[in-house]
Amino acid sequence: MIDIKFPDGTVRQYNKGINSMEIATSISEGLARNVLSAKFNGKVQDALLPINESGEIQLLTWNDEEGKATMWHSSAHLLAEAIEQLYPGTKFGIGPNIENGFYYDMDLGETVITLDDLVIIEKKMIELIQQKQNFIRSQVTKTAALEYFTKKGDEYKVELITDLPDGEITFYKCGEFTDLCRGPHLPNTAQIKAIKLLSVAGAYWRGDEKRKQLTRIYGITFPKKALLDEYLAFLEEAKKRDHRKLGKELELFTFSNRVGLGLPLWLPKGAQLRQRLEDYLKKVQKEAGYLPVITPHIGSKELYVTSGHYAKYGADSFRPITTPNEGEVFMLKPMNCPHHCEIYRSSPKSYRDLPYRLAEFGTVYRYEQSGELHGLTRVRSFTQDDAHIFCSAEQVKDEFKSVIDIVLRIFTALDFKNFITQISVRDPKTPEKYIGSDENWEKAEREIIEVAQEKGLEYIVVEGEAAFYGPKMDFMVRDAIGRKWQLGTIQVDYNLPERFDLDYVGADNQKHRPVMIHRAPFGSMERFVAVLIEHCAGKFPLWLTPEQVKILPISEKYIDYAEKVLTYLNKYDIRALIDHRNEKTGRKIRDAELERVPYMIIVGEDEENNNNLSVRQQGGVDLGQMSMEDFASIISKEVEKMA
RNA sequence: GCUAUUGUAGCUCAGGGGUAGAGCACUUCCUUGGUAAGGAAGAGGUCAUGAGUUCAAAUCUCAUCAAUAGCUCCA
Repeated sequence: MIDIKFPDGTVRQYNKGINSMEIATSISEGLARNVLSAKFNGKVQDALLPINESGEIQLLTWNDEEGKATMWHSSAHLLAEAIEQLYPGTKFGIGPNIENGFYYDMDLGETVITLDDLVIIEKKMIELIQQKQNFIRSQVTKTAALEYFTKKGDEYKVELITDLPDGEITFYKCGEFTDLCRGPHLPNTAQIKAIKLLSVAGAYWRGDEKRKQLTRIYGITFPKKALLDEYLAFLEEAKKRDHRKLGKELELFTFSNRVGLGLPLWLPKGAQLRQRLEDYLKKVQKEAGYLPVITPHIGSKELYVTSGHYAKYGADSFRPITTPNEGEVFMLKPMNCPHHCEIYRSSPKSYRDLPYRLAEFGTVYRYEQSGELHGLTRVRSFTQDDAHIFCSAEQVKDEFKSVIDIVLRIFTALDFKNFITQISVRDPKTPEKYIGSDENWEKAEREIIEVAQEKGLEYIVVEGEAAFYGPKMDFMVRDAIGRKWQLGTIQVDYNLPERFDLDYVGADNQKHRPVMIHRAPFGSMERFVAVLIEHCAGKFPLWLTPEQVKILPISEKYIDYAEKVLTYLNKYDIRALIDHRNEKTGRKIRDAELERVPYMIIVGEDEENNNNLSVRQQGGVDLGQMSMEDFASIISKEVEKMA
């Protein structure tokens, strides 16, 4: 007998060799139906794997992330099985579960899969589900595994196996399809009740753009049909929040091919919104001791050779600009830091001048690959809310912390709750990608991690994501569809001060090298606004929204009174407009709702006689009649609240 | 940049080898209204661009450009 301990602390005895599914059955049939896999002594495994020793068990269902992962991983196998039947001879790459579903990469030769084909593949998968196939686990030697896939002609699997360490290799067989796989898997395909293949795309084998591009099919499955419907409805809702769609509808920004790819044009309403964000940050920065500076949009090529940007990105930049007579070479500014270094150098600095904080809303230009451009989140011309803090080594941590405070203050003000703090460090395997000494890098990486701990931030550390001149702390936020975007960034840099030979005179009357902190709380105004739009679905906070109030006269007879109300509100800096159109009130309300105007004021005979207003809040809340004074004070208070 | 899909009116989309369609938006007129679409009339498009096939191309073919999804990249 073995002792099995459950998460609630109870212990039950079972015969040696029992599996998790049987354990579940011993508790209840209902539980057994829902078990997808199990965690035994901390390791996720098949529900049908025999258990031969005492230990702790957790039965995994759809409500556990690992349970979902098991279903999706098995679904990937099911997809491959369907593909193998429909397209014999297909070679398979990898087919993992992902955050929302799964994909499988495969080489279909000349065959092209279209969206129509996905429906056919789905049908085949449903057919296979109905056959109630078991996932059968087996262990083979590496030699036997290589032999199997060599014979099958699947060079991708052969490559994967070759890279595995010597020893036993696990196979899973589902129907006629056998795959190399660590598992775990579902006991049976019948546990999958709903399937949706979402998209088909190309993906480089092993993520290497020099290697062959395989066909990738994305899909998702559920243990209940209703859950699939729910998910599809969620995707539909997310589409409505897409900043590209809302940006057009709310007239915030546009693009024109006559101007160029990835070069955003801010429309009046979008520009207003952006300027309010900028003004807010300017105020915060003024309080925090930043000094505003302004630098040109181009800079001598030599400047970027000095900074190292030219060696790193020169080939991928917009082509340099050359003056007609002298033949001098300039680059479009891809970064503000070299310019700010030159500002630092413009006069001798003493330790008394530090920290020296230079801030600029600096527009930069980067040649992003055409396939990367995406609305406002990835563009070729964007404005960083950039600043560079030059400080002594002793000041780094305090400065870094106060920058974190600014980032968090902004995120709080805009209600960004679900952000991820990511610390990006070097990839030790590719030292050639970075400039500067190991010693400087280690110091900078250590300091960032210490600061994060001292500030009590929850963070993840990702190797290989550092900038070429230093490690960084990024604040990532998800868009409507769940894609992650980097917004705020803070970077510690010991390298550029050396390259630009920056110094200051210390209290000891000796020259010292300052440390630089690059930071941008919004990151880029373009990307930040994009994510903000998706976060609030176009319903901006009152202090930011371009149009706060729409005045709706019941009929043309009350336009004069509406004008009087407008004049009053303007005195309080309330942004209001009158809907002069010859339309019924219901229509004016509908259009104001679609424009996401936070407050609608309705004025007609009653209001004119009482010298007051009827107020409707966005979304249909009727606040009733009130005086102009009261209304102005409600608005002013709500606006002040955020500061 | 790569793979796939898409490109028809300002917007959302239907159609499809033989005279270009709808709804919304727009203009004018009627209507003067009470919390999410009042009524009528009108105007608006070389069907992304270029070539090819054809008696005839918006429709079929190819190329180019652009958008979308994903991959790769992201100072």
